[in-house]
Amino acid sequence: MHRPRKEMIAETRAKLIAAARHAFGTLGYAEASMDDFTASAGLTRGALYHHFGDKKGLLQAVIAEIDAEMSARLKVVSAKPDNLWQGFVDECTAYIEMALEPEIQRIVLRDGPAVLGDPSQWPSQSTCIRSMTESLQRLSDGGTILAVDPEAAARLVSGASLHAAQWIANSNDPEATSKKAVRAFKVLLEGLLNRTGKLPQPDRSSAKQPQIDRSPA
Amino acid sequence: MHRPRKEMIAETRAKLIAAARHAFGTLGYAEASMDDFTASAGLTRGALYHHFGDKKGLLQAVIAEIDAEMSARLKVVSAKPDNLWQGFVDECTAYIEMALEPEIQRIVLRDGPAVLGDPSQWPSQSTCIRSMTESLQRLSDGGTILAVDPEAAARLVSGASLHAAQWIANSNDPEATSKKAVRAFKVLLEGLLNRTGKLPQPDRSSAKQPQIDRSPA
DNA sequence: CAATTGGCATACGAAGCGTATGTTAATAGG
DNA sequence: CCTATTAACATACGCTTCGTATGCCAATTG
Repeated sequence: MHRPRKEMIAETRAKLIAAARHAFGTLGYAEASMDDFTASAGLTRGALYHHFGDKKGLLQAVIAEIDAEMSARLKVVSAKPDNLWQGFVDECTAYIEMALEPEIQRIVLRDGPAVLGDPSQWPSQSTCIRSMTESLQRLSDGGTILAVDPEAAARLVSGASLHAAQWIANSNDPEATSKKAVRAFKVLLEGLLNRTGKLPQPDRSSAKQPQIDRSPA
Repeated sequence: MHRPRKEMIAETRAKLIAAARHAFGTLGYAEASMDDFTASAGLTRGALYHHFGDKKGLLQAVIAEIDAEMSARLKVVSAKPDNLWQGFVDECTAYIEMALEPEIQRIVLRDGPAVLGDPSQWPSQSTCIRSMTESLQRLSDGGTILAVDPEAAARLVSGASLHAAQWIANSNDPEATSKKAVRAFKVLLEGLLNRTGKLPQPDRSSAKQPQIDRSPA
């Protein structure tokens, strides 16, 4: 039998990642002792160094896992509505909501950049950005939004989303803060919209113009 | 004489902050050895612990210093043009440019949040946000922009700026990237603009409408 | 002028990380 | 079927670093 062997190894990797993910998420990267969380997985640092090289390597693996999950969730959300613009707005909203989760905030948004450098350079992070970039590219092709570089817009939007999320998560009244943030966020996003009235190409299904919400609250 | 004594102490503090600022900026917080950079200032860790309590305390002091400088620079920039909207756009641009500086990026944007927690909570960071919030409040009062929560907008805009800056700083062709980012950034900002055509209240000096740049590049 | 306080250095202990070195079990080759 | 090699871990060690406890000197204060 060849499988049990391979499976044990994969399980060891998975256990290490799971234990590290929990420790990083609750204690933070710097405060998480390798001895402690490898022990909690029934292993030692020997296994860790064998599979991941060092502590940073393990963090990379953890982030890659989380990022893959985020990416998958975003894809589902953005594909749901048949209006492209609505799908994009939903995607952004989902992005904010994910960034509210403590584990994501701590590992991906705070410790990750500090330890691994700017996320722009991560092989994984690009998946999320790429997803949003593609959405914007389609909107641009369809004439729904103005002619801007899709990746640039995607990065600006994600940056705004992330800061909004952190602001909300740390505010005294997350509910009220969230409302203010989302309102302002939608207004900002509408800056991207093509307001000439003519749609060079129809939308995915219905060619109806995106709804612009100009209500003061 | 009382002064020499006080001055020596202040100088010690300043030397520690300067040495730490350099070490944090070049090596990063985690890799900066307290023994090393205190020695480079002709001191020991004894002085450090006496004045700042611990390593985090020193980081706080360093960030407070940098943040004060940033805030001062932003105030100057935003006050220069007599068109409020232009002042705001200039302020945002200056924000991006500052975030391009390696020392600010490393200490304030990456290590700071990881070690001290979310910047929203820092007593210092609020000065930069507050400055931008006030700019937006004036624009809102003047009817130049739509009715959105000024702080919410400020945080979104600063978030977008920071990510734009990091993207630019780490790109292969910062020049080209910068152009794309700024173009997209301005488009986004124009989402804030009140496009009804009526200005409820005049601007600071001239009541002329802000220039909207719709050129494709 | 004595006493005390503040500013800083030195010395010590504890933890954590990385590496070097085993040890066992599975695969590969003859 | 037997051996040799390699992969998957565990153990042991040294080095660095941080925080604290202690000590010393100068300056202020009464």
